[in-house]
Amino acid sequence: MNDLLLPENLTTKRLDINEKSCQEQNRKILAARDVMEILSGKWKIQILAVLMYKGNMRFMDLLRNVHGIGAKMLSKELHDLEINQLLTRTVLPTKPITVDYAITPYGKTLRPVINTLVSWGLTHRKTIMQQD
Amino acid sequence: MNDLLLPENLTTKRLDINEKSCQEQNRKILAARDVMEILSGKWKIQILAVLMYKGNMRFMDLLRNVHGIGAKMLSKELHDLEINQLLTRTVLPTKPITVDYAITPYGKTLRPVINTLVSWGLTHRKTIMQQD
DNA sequence: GCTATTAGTTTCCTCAAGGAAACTGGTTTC
DNA sequence: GAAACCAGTTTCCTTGAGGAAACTAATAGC
Repeated sequence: MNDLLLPENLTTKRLDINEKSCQEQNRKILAARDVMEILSGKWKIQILAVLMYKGNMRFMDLLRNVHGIGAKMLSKELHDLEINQLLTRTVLPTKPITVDYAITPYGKTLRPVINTLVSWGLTHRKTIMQQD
Repeated sequence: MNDLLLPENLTTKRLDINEKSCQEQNRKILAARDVMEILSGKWKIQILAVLMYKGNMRFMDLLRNVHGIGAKMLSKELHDLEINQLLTRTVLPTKPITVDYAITPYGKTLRPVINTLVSWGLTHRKTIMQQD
């Protein structure tokens, strides 16, 4: 019938020789996007780092320890992190009510991530300082 | 003269017993902030991951490989990354001009950071999928 | 001369991030 | 009953992140 069909189909597109490894790369790139969706922004990593390095804290403690953050932002970010099951919010029956924020076991799996981030950051500071 | 001055000064503030470790914690928290300033946002990590996992690329290649990004954003993000010395921009004297983007040796020190991020992201996907 | 490709830039737009300050509501202390 | 502390919420505002589409400029092939 139509013998022109075949050659044209074969020449238009170059086949991906290494499709399997390409899929794996794409999965990694997607994973990178996922993490940044959860951790991106000015405050989340800082809040996690404070809780991770200084231990559980109440709302007012966090407000004082996460330098520069305001009550509204803190409230919102804590909520986000709670939804992503990275920390828990526990209301304590104290005289003036207090709320304890703590990193969950799942949140603690972020420790290596934060640590790698932090150690790169510490080196980066030095690198930049030396140049200027 | 005024013997009321001393007692009041001594009782107002509690001293920080462990000031040295506290300073170190604060340095870490600052470092975390630094890194996020450089890598935060929707695209930077994705661009770095693409270049890291797929190798050098030209502008148009990146436009096709970083899914969803537009020319303006790509241009701006590449510029930012170049300023932070994480990648280089090389104009090649080809017929229609091409520009090669490559991760610098310094940018390559981000590899462990990206890898940790990615491996947490991959696990996170599984964790979330299982629940819903 | 028309179209295509590369590497952007420019313009105009929207929506979300983030911030300051005032306010709520309950409790304790003086 | 006034002041203070905790844990927020609400309101109003500004800035910046990000996006779509059109445009520039150079070159090559048809």
